[in-house]
This record gives sequence, structure tokens and C-alpha cells, in this order.
Amino acid sequence: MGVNLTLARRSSRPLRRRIKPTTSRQQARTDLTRRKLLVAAERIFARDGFEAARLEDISGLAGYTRGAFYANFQSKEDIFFALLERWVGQRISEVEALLAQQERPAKLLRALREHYAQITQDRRLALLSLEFKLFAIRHPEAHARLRTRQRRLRVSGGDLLRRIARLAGRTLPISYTAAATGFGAISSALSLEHLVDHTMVSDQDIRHLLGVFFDAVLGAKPTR
Amino acid sequence: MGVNLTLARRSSRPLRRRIKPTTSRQQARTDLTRRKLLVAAERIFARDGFEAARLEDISGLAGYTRGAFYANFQSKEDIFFALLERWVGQRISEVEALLAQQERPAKLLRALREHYAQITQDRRLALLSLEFKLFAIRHPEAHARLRTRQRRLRVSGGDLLRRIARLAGRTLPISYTAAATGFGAISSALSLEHLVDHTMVSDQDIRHLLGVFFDAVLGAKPTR
DNA sequence: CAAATAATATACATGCATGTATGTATCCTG
DNA sequence: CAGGATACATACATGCATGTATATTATTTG
Repeated sequence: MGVNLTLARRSSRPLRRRIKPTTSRQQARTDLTRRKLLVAAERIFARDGFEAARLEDISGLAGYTRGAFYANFQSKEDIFFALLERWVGQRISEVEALLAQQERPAKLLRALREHYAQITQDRRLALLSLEFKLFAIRHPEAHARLRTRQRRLRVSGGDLLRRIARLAGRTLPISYTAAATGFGAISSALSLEHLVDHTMVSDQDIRHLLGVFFDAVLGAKPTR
Repeated sequence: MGVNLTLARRSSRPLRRRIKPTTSRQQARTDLTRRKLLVAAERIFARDGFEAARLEDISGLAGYTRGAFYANFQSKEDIFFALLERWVGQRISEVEALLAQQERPAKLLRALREHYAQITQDRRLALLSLEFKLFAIRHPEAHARLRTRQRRLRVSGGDLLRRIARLAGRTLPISYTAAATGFGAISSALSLEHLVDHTMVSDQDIRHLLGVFFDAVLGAKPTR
């Protein structure tokens, strides 16, 4: 007890993550609570937003107290990034699934368009994403982490666009990542406006605007 | 003094605003500090965002303490709306100035396009606007107030679009307000993305995307 | 210029979420 | 099944911004 590595432990947070020897049942227990916490966090974040979400609510919904939380995550940002990782992963694999289909360009175009339109459905998530970006801009550490994740996502989206554009024999006048970013940005921004005042932009309008934008960027003729 | 309207005063906040008899020098003094506070608030909000902005910083920058603040405004929201009122007013009159010009449609189109592109310049304001919308969505009172202001703005933008479209002999496939909202939404969303990671969307890209979107919505041929 | 009133400052009370430090229960190893 | 570690809970210390209540300073008016 006396002869410990206080020195080394000082700078590192609580504990990086279990070293790995205890691959037994306790492990499973921990993993379970970790998952429960993540699930709870997703709901609470969606409900209250990032900043307003209280760790106590998250822990509570998962059936624990904050003690459990701090044993598994370092901070609110930390758990948020864990979730983000997941979401980004999902979306990337969706996109890759699209690519793998090797369909005719026209069909791919429609599918992709649909993919982006879908994002609009998860309104709360769209809000969350906006909020966290705003947060990140004022918080350097979070900013750096976010950029990394986001970049992976955009690049993957950009790759898809590039491939589709090539198949369709078109060239975009802007970078592919910019186009991908544009789609994401517009989707969430319109969701936000809809939530602020749905009489100004209906669901119909959103779909239409997205479609128009999509076609315009990809150089296709408007659908109607 | 004894015979006052304590009853009535209970429910109303500090004091609605000076009744109006004292139209003298004290008035001027108050108005001055009020203006100073507004100017300071604009800077602090732009710097720190709405929620993170501290009333003490605002008051301090204006050269006062929070005492002066609470004598002039009821809350942070309150002063924010005062600013919003101003901004919305400005933008509406800009738009009306455009309309008054009675130029040829093509020129108006370009001017309007430029008008929306300008919004992107005040990045911090774009962020602020996004943040406050997010805030409003979770705060009913603010939400209602915001909707009112915003609606005026959108309707005015919509009117302009309608008029321009008519002059140019075109018909929009979505409501004019939706189109106006779309422009605003996209502008700020792209600004945000640019701030998060400017390597994904350059200034160039933003202008281009806005242009493309604009032309697409108005049914014009892409500029290039 | 004195009394009254308004404008601003100071000081306090409150609330609330975070993070940490320590206690307790659960599990694993020999 | 004992001793040690791991997972979680409880309790506390802290910090910070708001809003209010009261004091102080400036301004007007008779």
C-alpha cells in the first residue's frame, strides 16, 4: 500500500481501461453496465441535449448511481464520444452497404438521396449533433476529437459520392467531402428549422429541398 | 406613497419600463446604459455563445455591474431578444431595400443570392442563431417569442422571393417561406461545418453550394 | 439646497451539477 | 473460505451563475 506508483498514477485519469487479464465474469458484469449506461445516455441525450443532460439521470435510467458512471467513463464528453463512435460506425457501414450493391448509377443515386433524407427522421439526433458541434467549437479538446470522427464520416461519404459520380459520368465542381458535408449540414439544419416552426418548413418541403439540392450538386436534372 | 398599487405591482416584473412622464435627462442616461449594455451583449454573445455568456461579463464590458443590467433587462433571454429584434429589423430592411430597387429580375436574383451569401460572413452570429434555436426548442417561452420574430423574417424573405419569382416568370415548387427558411438554414449550417473543420468545406465550397442551391430552388440554370 | 426619486453597486441566498474521496458489497483466486 | 481486488454507492467539497434585497450614488424638483 505504501509503495505504490502514486507518481505515475497522478497524471493518468482514474484508470485507462482494465488491463486485460481479468477476462472472466467480472468483465461481463462491467461490460453490461457499460452497455446499459450507453443505452441510457443515448436516450437522455436525445431528450435533454448534450449540455443539459445530467450524469445522474443517465446513471439513474441505467439503474445505477453516478458511482457506476465514473467507474466506466471519464466524463460526459467521454460517453458522448463512445456513442458517436457507434453512430458514425453505423452510418459508414450503411454507406458501404450501398456501395457494395453495385447497382446502376441511377438507382444508387436514388438510394443515396434516400439515405440522406433518412437522417432527417431522427430529429432529436440531428439536434444533438448540431448542439455538440457548437459545443466543440468552444472546447478545443472535444473539437479535436470530433474532427477526427467527423472526418472519417465525411471522407467515407465523399468516397461514395466520387464513385457514384464516376459511374454516372459526372464531375462535381466542388470537393466530394464538401458535398458530403453539405448534405449532412442541410439535413440537420432543416430539421432544426422544422422543430422551431413547422409551419414555415413542412416535412414535404424538407424532402423537396433535400432532393433539389442533391440533384443540383450532382448535376442531375431536377426530379420534377 | 402609501396608497400605491402594490397589488398590481406584485405580478409584474421590476417595472415594465418608465411610464413616460420623465422624458428628461435621467431618461437619456438610462437609454445610454441600455445601449451600452446591448452593444456589450452583442460582443459577449458572439464570443461565448448564448448559454455560456455571463451577465457579469456583459455588464462589465459595458462598464457596469449586474445591478445596472437587472435595472434594464429582465434576464439574459430578454436582452437577447432585444438584440434579435434589431438584427431581424436590419435584415428585413435590407431585403426591402432590394425590393425597392425595381431592378431587372436577373440582377435582383444576383443581389438576393449575394444577400444570403453575406450571412455566412458573420460566422459567430450564425452560430449564435443556431445555438439559440436549439435553446428555444427546449424552452417553451423562448420558443414562442423566437417563432414570432423568426416568422416575420421568413415571411418577409418569402415575399421577396415571390416577387422576384414572379418578375422572372418562374414558380417555386415549394412555399416561399420554406425556400427562405432553407436559405437561412443552409447558410448557418455550412458556417458551422466550416468552423468545425474547414478542411472539409472551404469558403469557396460554401459559396458554391449556396449558389447551386439558390439556383436550384429558383429553377434557374446553374451559373456555370 | 433639501427632499424625493431614479440609477447603479454591493452583498447575499440559492440552486445545481460536477468531480472526488471514501465506504460497502460483490466477485475472484489460491 | 480467506484475502485481495473490482464494481458500485454515498457523502461531501467545490464552483459558479442567477436573481434578489439592500445600500449607495446621482439626478431632479420645489
